Amino acid sequence: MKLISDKEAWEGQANCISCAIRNSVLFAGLEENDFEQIHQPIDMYNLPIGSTLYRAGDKGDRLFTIRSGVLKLVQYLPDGNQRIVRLTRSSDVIGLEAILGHTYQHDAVVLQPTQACSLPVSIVQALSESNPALHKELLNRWQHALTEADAWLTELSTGSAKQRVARLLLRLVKDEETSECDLFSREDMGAMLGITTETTSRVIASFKRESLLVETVPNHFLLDIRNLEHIAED
Amino acid sequence: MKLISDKEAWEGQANCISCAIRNSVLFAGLEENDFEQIHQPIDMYNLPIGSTLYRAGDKGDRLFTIRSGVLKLVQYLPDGNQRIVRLTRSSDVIGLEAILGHTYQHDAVVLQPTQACSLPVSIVQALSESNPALHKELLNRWQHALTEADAWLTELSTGSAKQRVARLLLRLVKDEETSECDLFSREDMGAMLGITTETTSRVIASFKRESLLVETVPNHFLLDIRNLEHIAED
DNA sequence: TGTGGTAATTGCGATATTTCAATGCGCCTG
DNA sequence: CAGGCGCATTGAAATATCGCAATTACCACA
Repeated sequence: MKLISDKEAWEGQANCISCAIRNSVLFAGLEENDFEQIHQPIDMYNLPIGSTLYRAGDKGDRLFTIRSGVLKLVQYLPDGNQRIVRLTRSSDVIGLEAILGHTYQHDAVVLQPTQACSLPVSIVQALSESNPALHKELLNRWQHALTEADAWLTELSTGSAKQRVARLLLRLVKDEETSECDLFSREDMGAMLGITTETTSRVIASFKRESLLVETVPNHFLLDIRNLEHIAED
Repeated sequence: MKLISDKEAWEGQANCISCAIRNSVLFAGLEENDFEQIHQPIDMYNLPIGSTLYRAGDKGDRLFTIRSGVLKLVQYLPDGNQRIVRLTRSSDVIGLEAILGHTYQHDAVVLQPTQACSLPVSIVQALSESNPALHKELLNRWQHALTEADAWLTELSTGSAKQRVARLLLRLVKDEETSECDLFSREDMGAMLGITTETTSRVIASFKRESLLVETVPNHFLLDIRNLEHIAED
């Protein structure tokens, strides 16, 4: 388990103005002169699989924009059981609670190699007061997280194991055209769905046998979207 | 099923400045002169049990501050199954998505007699741009909803039926001292926990037999908090 | 005081899921 | 190339939950 304090993770300082994904990012609405207000550096990190970006309870002093890769946000039950409550996608912002002075609410753990920018809270706070576009963008991010959380409750925590797995698979499809899809470990998928590792494995194995799921490259699948939707909705 | 367009629900126009719960409410940070900017009326409603404040998909033109009472926020699955994703408490704000121009994401249905104020989106938008305190309060409300959603995922959608019911009961305790608690219908509780009505009923009946739950007045209970916590965490 | 309606409870067989253990598979390392 | 490690898969028995039907409790109202 590596933390981002590892020097090797540090990639350099970001140049937001020339950022390749600038127009889909939190700072999309900023003007050139807004960036002049940023006196603290915005660091960029390359995070390997298994590393932890932050932990629940840590003092939240930074937000993170995810440029690429995937992280899981994890909460723990008193009995040690874990539940994954969200996945991030490219251009998501995580650690929003830091803006309000709260500690982080989850562990943020890397599932696929991730590139992230670290935004000091003070910068975001200052800019959001002077810049209505950023302010609105923040609200959008919050609402997006909330919509995701609600969807996980209704889609991924309701119904039979088969239904839940099917719904998760459909959510993981990258490209509707080709219906390609990368999966996570059975343990992680189980923690997203509130079912055990073994049940997850059995369901996926049975999907494979029924050709609802075809493994092309190791851990890379093609989905039978039509029929999975049928299972998901039944 | 009554909608709030029913005339009988309308209670009059609110006077925010003299509002009894003003300092716990969304407008807590506003000054006297801020209120002078409010030209549209803020209506107050008394909502009977079973009435619907808004429906998923409706055009969101108002937020609502809940002064007292309880509502459930409900989402539906394609198969018609319903899932309750949140409960409101006094001083909660619901319909926040309206600020962003979205339609409402849930059905909001009254479970206990409710008094609510209706805030036109345009007012909140205007004030939040000129008033940083309100702006921050909005963020707080959003974060609160998100924290709740995450807690429902980890606490109420994970573990055995007994654990879930126990955790729900502990959440419903009003007063830690007296451990008093009002319950909802078994059907609603099941929809909060992702289990069936019958299973919910069986678990509660068994809790009653074990005196973890004592019914004083009809539908009013005293909880054995210590032992319920034991069940919840085991 | 009966009567209808709604919600809660209970019984029971059918299913689904968990649990624990064993096995298999791919990959890395010495 | 053997051995070991981590993860996925599978088997089999134990449990938990569901689904449906029957029964009971409670309340409003005639």
